[in-house]
Amino acid sequence: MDSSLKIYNTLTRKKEIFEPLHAPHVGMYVCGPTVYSDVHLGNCRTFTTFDVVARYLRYMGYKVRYVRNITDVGHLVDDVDEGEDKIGKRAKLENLEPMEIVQRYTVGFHLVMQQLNNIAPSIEPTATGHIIEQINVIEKIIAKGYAYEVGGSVYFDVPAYLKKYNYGELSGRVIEELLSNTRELDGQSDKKHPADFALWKAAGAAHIMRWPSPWGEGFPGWHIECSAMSTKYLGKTFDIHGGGMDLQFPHHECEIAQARGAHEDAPVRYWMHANMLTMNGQKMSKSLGNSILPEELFTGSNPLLSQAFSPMTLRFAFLQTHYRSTMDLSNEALKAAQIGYKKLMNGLRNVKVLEKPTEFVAPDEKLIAEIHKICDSIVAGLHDDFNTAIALAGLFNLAKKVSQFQAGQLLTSQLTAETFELMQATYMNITENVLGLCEEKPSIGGMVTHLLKDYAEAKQTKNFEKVDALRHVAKSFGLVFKDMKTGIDWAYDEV
RNA sequence: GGUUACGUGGCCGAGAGGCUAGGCUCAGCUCUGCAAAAGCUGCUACAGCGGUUCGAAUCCGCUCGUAACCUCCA
Repeated sequence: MDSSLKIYNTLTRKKEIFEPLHAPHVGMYVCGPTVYSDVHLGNCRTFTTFDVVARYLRYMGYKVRYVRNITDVGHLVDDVDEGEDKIGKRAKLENLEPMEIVQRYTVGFHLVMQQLNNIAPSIEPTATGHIIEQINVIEKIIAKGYAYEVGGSVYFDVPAYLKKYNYGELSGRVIEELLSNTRELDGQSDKKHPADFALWKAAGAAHIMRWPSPWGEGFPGWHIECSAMSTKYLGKTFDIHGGGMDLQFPHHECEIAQARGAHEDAPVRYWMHANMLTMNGQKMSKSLGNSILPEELFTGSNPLLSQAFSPMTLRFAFLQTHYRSTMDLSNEALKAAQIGYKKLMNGLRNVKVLEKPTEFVAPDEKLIAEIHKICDSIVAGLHDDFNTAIALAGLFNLAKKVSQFQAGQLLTSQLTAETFELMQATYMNITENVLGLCEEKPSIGGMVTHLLKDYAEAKQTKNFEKVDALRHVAKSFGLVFKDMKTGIDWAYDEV
């Protein structure tokens, strides 16, 4: 197993060589969505990022347990003290049972993940399914003296924690600075200290989602579910924890505090944060109301878009930007991505049908070296903190070679068997298995062969009227014909 | 206000002290019944101003601009 994979660790602000705690096993936890409304594209970007991380680790030979939670309770709506959670609020608005909301948006979320070709996590635990585990963690934290109960709510005691640990180690915040900037909450809070955060909240009379606990009826705080579930499925310390950049503080900082408060050990070895997706230069988020839903993008039913863009086009667009950079979404960028994606798929089709020569008669050292260099650059890119942009650049370079082979501008017999296989395997494996980019097949399916045959015949007999008609038909299915010296084939229309 | 990032060619977007990223667009060429596809060629940049260095887009400082976090968010 190649151990030179480097991961940028938010904790140390450096790229570090990845060494799993219990190789060949890797434990990875990613903060999943809150299912009180549709996933938006920003969520999709983050989950796609970690999908590629999981895929690449598996490609490297690791056995990955990928845990991504579903938050179906607990995120407070406005002020901490309003004591109402998001799921509950939305339920009342729509006159639905909370779990009905949860169900609807969970199903919707899964559909989008499938459309984007994200592999389902190994375990997808829900917060409501782990109330007991959460209560257990809270009890441990109280027993260690890092939490206190007030009127049926339990708060994490940040000042007590600070005596032994560094609250702020992940986000780089210092507590003094935090305090001077914490907004006053109208003195309504039960908290002893403004930086303290809720582990358990007492439920008011009107609160729908509620569970019995040692402190009375209530519901878990925002951060505790991830601590409880990651510990349960991955252990007290595990390898990778991922999430959006916006979760770094306070969510992930709190997770560290909760874990250390409960069992002292640092919970995570490598913290990874995916950067934000912006729309018109602004973060796309539910609360700002400037988010485009995946479905709107796939159907083109959003005023900010001139047309529909397929799930794979979106995935390609995501991967063209490194995950730690912000990405500004625009109609133009998507259009460019669509063409690029189809070009990559045409290359994929070409490389799959490329026949391995029976003899390699005229090895061209320069060409062979070039192909090896490209393949190396792809792996090097992915090894360098999952740089999918570099990997894609390499794949395009490879695609160029492949079309030259296909069009007879270069001959595969100029290679060696090893190079030929490397080229083919690299293109296919990286594109499909690691980057998760697959063909979006045309709706005519098996008819393509017939169409192609007719076209070839018409060309042969110089029946140009028929040729043009067939071209027209193909175009209507998003395909074009290619006339090469070596033969006739079809390709995805890159429009 | 505090903190942290970022500012790359017509557009998107990698890289990060010397070595062509890549995609899209545009112009031209080869090929072609015409096209398309493919290939080739051209346009070739690092916000501004200083500094460090033999050498800076890359390091340092300042200025301007943008964003994120500090409050629910992926």
